[in-house]
Amino acid sequence: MNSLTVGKLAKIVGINLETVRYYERIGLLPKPERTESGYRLYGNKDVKRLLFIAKAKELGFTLKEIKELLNLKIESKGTCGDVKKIAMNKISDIENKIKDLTRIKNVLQKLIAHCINEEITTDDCPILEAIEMDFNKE
Amino acid sequence: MNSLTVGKLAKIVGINLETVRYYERIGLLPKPERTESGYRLYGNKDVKRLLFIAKAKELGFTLKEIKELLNLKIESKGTCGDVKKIAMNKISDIENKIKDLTRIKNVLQKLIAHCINEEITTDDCPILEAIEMDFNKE
DNA sequence: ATAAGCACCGTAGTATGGTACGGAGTCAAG
DNA sequence: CTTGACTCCGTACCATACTACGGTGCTTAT
Repeated sequence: MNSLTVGKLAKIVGINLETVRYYERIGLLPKPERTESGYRLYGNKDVKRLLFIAKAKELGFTLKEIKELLNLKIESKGTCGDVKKIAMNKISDIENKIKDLTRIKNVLQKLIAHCINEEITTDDCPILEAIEMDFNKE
Repeated sequence: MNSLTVGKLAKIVGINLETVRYYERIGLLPKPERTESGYRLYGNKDVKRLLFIAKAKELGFTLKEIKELLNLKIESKGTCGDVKKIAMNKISDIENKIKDLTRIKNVLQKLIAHCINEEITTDDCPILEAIEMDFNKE
């Protein structure tokens, strides 16, 4: 089950081997089993965890925030009530992100929609002001 | 109209004054007007631009990517067709981000939903495995 | 008219998130 | 039984995105 060396794990997930060690150092990855000779041994759980980390990073979460997200399921002291509170905060953060992304997306779509004549230079593309016009309405 | 000094601009937007200068250096903010004595003068457009930058950063865009987004409306060579292509790519990036965020949100909501007994310690909270279970489907 | 409070500039330092290096030990194939 | 690929570890270096510093000049309120 836990049969992946650090190099293989890194390759599967598509990250640098040194990054895996780095994540371990900062406590983002749990300390893995070791072989007799001291080699790290990883399993499926680690693959999933690293994939989660990669996604969450792309979404603008810092490693610290990702740690918090992951600790929501690992944290062993405190009650479900605590987890609930933290999770609810995370959810509202996420909802705000989705709202902002949607807004940017809408502006880009409007921009495309108005670029009907493909040969007009962008200088004359009237929608290029859309970002400013739209972005700050709630 | 353009009546803000760099310090006032920074205060309005809620960022460090040095950051404004930094953004100018890397070309993320246009070079502003100057007073006779060389003081920078900013206007409303700059406020909006900085607010956009701040949002986009939170959403996981790098400064380089933000520059690209902003250049979609500033770029003066190339056709609307080019803008369209770039914008469409950005839209699909954004859609992916929204998908991933939604997935994480769903997991968190499930986690909350199953935390009915507020006094059970998190060790026993059965949903704490949800992140792993859910995250990698589609 | 003078001192407090900004702004100017270049340069240096910091935090985060990696990435590389190098000398030594381990493993697996020929 | 050795050679090549992989691992170990600590440390050093890197890019990105700021943030601070410090000497000097401007501006404004008393």
